[in-house]
Amino acid sequence: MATTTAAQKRAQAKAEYDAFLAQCPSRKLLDRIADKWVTLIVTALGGWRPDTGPGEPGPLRYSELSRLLAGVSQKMLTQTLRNLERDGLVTRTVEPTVPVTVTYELTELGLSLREMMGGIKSWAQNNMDEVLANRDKYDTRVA
Amino acid sequence: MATTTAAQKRAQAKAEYDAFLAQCPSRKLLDRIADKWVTLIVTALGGWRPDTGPGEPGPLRYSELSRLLAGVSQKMLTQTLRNLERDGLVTRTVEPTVPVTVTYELTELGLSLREMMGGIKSWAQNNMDEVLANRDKYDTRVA
DNA sequence: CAGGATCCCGCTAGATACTG
DNA sequence: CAGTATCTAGCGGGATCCTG
Repeated sequence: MATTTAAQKRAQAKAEYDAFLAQCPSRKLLDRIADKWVTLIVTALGGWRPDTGPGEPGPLRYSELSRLLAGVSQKMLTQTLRNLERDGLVTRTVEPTVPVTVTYELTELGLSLREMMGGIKSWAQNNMDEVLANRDKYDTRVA
Repeated sequence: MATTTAAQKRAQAKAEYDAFLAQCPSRKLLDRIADKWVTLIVTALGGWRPDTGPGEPGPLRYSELSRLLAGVSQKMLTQTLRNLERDGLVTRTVEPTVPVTVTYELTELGLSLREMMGGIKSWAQNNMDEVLANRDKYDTRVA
C-alpha cells in the first residue's frame, strides 16, 4: 500500500479537477455559478448598485435583494440563495425580531467570486451596444 | 427638438444599461454569456487546455472543440457557436477543402471575455474541494 | 467533416396561493 | 417579512437520423 501512495498523490495532483471533462464535478459547479441569478446576487451582495460601480460588500435582507433584482421570482431568489448557502458562498442570518429579519452576506469564498461576477455584469452592460450592432449586421447578412 | 438633445444625451448616458432591471436588454445578454457552454468555448478558444493554465488564443476546428468539450452535444455546440457568432464574439471561417474545414476564433470582443471566463472555470476547479466540504457540512447540519 | 432537421423528455422557471 | 407548497407551460438539451 505504501508503495502506491506516492504515485497516487502525484496522479491526483496531476489530474485534479477539469471542467472540460463531462464527468468532473467541477463541470456541475461551473454550471451552478455560471448563472444569471448567481451573478446578480453575488454582485448585489458584493456592493454593486444600479449604475454605480463596485462598492463595499455588505449584508442585504431578503426583501432588499428582491427589490434590487427586479423581476426575480421568490422561488428563484430563495432557491439560488439556498444553493449559494449550501455551497458556502453566502451566510444566512436570522434575527428573531417580529417579524423575523433575515440577512444574507458573502463569505470569504463568495467574496473571491465578487470581482469576476461584477466584471461579467459590467461587461454585459458595457458591450450591449456593440453586441446589438453585431446582431443587426449578422441578421441582415443572413436575411 | 434641439433643446431636448442635450437633456436626452445626459439622460441616456445616465441611464445606460443595468442588468439589475428586468426589462434591460443587458439582462438577457447576461443570461447568454453566464452559461456553461459559453464559458467552456471561450476558454477553449482562449487557449486554455485541460490542466494547463491560460495559453495562446487561437482558432479551433469544430471537431476539435467537440473533442475538447467532452460530452457536449452537436446541437448545443452548434447552437452556442451560432449565438456567439451572431453576437460578434467569434468568427466562423469556412475553407473550401474536401471535406470542408470550419474554424472558429475569438474576435476582439470575444477576447475581452477571455480572462473572466477562464477565471470562472479555474475558480470552479480550484474551489471544488471546499464547496464539496461545505455541502457535507450543510447537509449533516440540516439532516 | 460539419453540421441541419426532428422528435421528445425532463426539468425548471414562473405564477399563484398559503403560512409562521 | 420571509419564506413554503403546488401546479403547469415552456424550453433547454440530448438522442437520432440525414446531408452537402
